[in-house]
Amino acid sequence: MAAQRNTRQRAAVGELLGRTSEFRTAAQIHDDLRHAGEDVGLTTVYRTLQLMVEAEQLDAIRTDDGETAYRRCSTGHHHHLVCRSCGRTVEVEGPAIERWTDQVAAEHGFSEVQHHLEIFGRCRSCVLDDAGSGGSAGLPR
Amino acid sequence: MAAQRNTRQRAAVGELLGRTSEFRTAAQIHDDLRHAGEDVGLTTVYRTLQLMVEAEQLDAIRTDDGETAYRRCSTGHHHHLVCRSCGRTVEVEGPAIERWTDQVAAEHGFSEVQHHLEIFGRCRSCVLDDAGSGGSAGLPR
DNA sequence: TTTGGTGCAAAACCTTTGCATTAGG
DNA sequence: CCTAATGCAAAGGTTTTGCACCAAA
Repeated sequence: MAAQRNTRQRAAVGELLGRTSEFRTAAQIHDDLRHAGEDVGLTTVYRTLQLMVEAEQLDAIRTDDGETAYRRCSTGHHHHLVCRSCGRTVEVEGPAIERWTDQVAAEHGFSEVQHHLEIFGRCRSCVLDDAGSGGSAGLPR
Repeated sequence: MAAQRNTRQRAAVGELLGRTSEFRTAAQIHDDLRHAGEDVGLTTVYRTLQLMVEAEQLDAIRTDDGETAYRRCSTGHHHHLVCRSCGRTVEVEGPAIERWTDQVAAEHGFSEVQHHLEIFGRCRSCVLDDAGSGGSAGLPR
């Protein structure tokens, strides 16, 4: 079976994402690496991110402006509560949800059940900030 | 101030989305209209959808494969239970989930809450069919 | 008549793919 | 060596934009 190789590029991407728990887009990661003196092709960034998502080392979400953002995923199953203004993310757990989805699926004869839940809203500070402007921070762009 | 005009195209898009509570992509809407004998340019579909989102008549979400899906603002919110083998979809409602997400969000100071939940599994018939093969129908692409 | 709306074609975007080249093991 | 991994350039898919024409009011 095919062995996976340790390359400078993969190490760089992995290390960068290991250092933060923020969502970053492929383009941002590519820039960050360049600024850090690590030259990694954008294509390689994309391919590395894909592998890491498949290996369940990263979570991926779609931002409102159509980019995919990646973040290292913390251990244990959880869901994301995301501020649609500033992108701030809170991880929430929901045993109730796990039970409910499994039960509903079983009722309909489904097995090998997985689910995906994201909650969007506006966090308190963004609501306050907007008291005097049509603010527009947005997820990482 | 600029007045807005009533056009055949906008009426068609509005009526189509008024009739269903499903999420539809711009391309799907464009197709639906064409099949219904209404000829509306894809560009116009996009522009109309944008206007309706701004007017808060539609909700927009990003699907995992990068398309934007639109749905008339939530009456009768429900979720999807999708078979990952054959793509069969069952709509399920979950007042419990609605309450839970709102509550969790509120606990963290989030408001204007929306959520997106999908449940994946394998339906009974696919499990049975696979008794003798490594089947692989895949989700509808 | 006035000017918002439409539709085509082209551009802009992000992401993926083909292929020759590099480099890890 | 062998072949996975890289990086460029080109292709892919969705959404947006420029512009001439059309039609609602």
